[in-house]
Amino acid sequence: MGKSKTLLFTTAQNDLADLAKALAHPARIAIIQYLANSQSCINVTLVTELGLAQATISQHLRELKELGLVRGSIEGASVNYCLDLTRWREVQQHFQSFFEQISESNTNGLCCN
Amino acid sequence: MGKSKTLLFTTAQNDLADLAKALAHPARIAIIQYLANSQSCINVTLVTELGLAQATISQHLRELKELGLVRGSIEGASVNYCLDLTRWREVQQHFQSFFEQISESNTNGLCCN
DNA sequence: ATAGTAAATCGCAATATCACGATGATATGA
DNA sequence: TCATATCATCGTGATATTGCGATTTACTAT
Repeated sequence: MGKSKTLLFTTAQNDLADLAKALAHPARIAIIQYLANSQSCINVTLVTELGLAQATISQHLRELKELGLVRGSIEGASVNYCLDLTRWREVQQHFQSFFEQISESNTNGLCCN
Repeated sequence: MGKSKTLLFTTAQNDLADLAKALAHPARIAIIQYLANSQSCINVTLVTELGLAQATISQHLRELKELGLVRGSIEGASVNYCLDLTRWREVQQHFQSFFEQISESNTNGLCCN
């Protein structure tokens, strides 16, 4: 990407951007939704569910794990993945305060009609 | 990227991913916040505010405009940008229902301890 | 007209992302 | 032990993103 100039921005801005990046791919959205809906924490049934290669799913899971959104625990030969709900509440909070900042915007139709 | 396989996913999943992508860069977060906080709709004062080149800002603004998050109206030689608050309420709704889906998750600590 | 300012666009270089086959590590069951 | 199954990681090709200088377009003021 030609080096995103993270130094120009605040930590909060970079953090939110990183979280958004994690959600910036339909496969990751789908993985998260699948984990949210499945009773048991699911491993790579995701491969057959989503129609992507095992290596690809694994890579997406790693990104989600790196941000703490998903955890995995070894269960014999396989790995059980699940959402870290505590972390997700945090994340939701981040987004929420961002959105609030916008809705409290004083751009009251004063411009751009 | 090697062609993201959008066809495998639902429209809702792709849409949310696209919105997230728009927020997946600190410069765009900063632009949005600046627009939210400024009284008048601001043009590329953003260049001096953010410390990025004019071409770069213009490109980020275009991405935001393409998703309808930001509008610009020509004002003589310059352009006034502002947030489309109606659109933003929509966007917030998208994210909110995604987060609700997660918090209603039945992953009640049954796994991954 | 001419010069100056504001912004969009083009084209490039650097880097990041996505998808996947292949390989390797580990664990299970015969 | 040996075959099989589940994952993670590496390496690679294809594509996308960032950032910017240079150019172009449009308007303003002199």
